[in-house]
Amino acid sequence: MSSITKSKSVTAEEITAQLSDAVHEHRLKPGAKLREDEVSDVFGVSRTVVRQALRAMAFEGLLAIEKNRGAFVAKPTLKEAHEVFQARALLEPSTARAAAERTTPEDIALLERHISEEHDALDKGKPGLALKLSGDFHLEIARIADQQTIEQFLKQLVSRSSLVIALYWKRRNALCESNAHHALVDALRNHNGSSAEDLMKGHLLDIYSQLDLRESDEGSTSLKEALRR
Amino acid sequence: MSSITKSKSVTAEEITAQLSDAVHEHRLKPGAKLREDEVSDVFGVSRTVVRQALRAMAFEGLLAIEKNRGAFVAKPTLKEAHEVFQARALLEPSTARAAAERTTPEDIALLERHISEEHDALDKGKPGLALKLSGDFHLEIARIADQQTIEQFLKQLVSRSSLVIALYWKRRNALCESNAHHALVDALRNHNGSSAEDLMKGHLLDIYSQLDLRESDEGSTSLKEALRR
DNA sequence: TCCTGTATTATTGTATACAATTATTGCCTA
DNA sequence: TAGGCAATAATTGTATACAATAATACAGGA
Repeated sequence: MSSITKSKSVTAEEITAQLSDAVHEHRLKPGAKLREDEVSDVFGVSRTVVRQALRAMAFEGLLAIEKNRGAFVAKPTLKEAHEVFQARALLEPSTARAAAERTTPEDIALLERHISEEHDALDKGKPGLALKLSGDFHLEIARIADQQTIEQFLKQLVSRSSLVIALYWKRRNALCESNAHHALVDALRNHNGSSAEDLMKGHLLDIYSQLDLRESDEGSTSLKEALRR
Repeated sequence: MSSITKSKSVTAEEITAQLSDAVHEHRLKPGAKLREDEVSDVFGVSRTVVRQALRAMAFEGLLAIEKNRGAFVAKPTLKEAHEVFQARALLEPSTARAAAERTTPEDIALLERHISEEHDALDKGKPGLALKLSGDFHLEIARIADQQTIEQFLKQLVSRSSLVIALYWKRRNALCESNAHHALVDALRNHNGSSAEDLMKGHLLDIYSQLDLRESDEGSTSLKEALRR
């Protein structure tokens, strides 16, 4: 929670945004607990508004709130991990196709700026930031498609993907996916919908295949935690 | 809010459920305001827990919370109405296909019970209840498919569909869709995935075509409300 | 030492008081 | 009478106090 800034009157939305960024960038890791008065101290507001923020994040699947125990950064199970990418496979390719018909030069500029920021982040040794930007890239495509409902779902799916990647990514220093994003931008620029759809499908499969989603003992659940439920 | 029962200690989830039912059954109509202390009086809890419930409903798209003004039953725009059914068209057919591979005799029994309850509700002149049951039928299929993530999204989409139907349904007394549901159950019983997929696709298109989604003055917004924004 | 039950502490859940904002009413004036 | 302004009321937003629950520490006995 280093780069969190406090100011005079912080809204619940700002807290949600800053904490969400921290989760996306893996500064807050799956399983981490967020105590209410700790967060309220950091942001200088009462627990009331902190609870709003935490509940909002729970709705997005970023946190799991356990009654009388508190809010924890979510730890998606293997099943949830599969489900997230199955849902993305249903939503994103056709959304990319729709986006291709509507992409403007300004959109292209924005997407390319996005990609270069992503590269910068990787160069500067900030893989968490790069991952967050990579997720935003996907959301940007839903925005271009002018599909707010799908964009909203996708926001949740991208959030959960970030947690899935934190838990199940095979090798830490993969140079991954920038090529796929470049190719997608090309397809969008040329208003080539079916190409965009195919590229997106392949891109998602590519990410999916880089995850280690074999059966295991469900991550690092401690004995104590296992016995609790 | 007639059939709402109060008991000694009501949780936010119960309030959410009861209010959601009221919205689904169109006892609470789009645009209706839910004042916090009114709801807290009805359920016998403090505003704190009521606000939890209202915010949860806002996340599902059932309510729109306007800052310093309160919570109102949502009024989906035409664009949102289109988006809801586009999203359903992406998610539900393939989910029905997946469900067909996993449907058990118990599932069939449950679904048939569902359909008969739906008929009962129609016979007894409770079209709102019938509509709610009809939505639950679709959720049940996602449950059978064992896709919790998609089920969660679908829950939101079905909720919003209920609002869309309240606002844009063409003729009030359509005898509608029970045949489609019967056909779907048959396909599921026979584990016929592609049939289930096709039937679902057609069923959604059928509902969609019975909506009056042409451009208009956005429904029955009052003059006062129209001037406010 | 290890287990168990109990006392203590820490943390979340709920209610309530107060502040800030918006809606309403009534009055005054043109 | 209509419009605007001010005062009042109604409603939501936030902070805080207290209650309920869970986690921890500790003591006693096998």
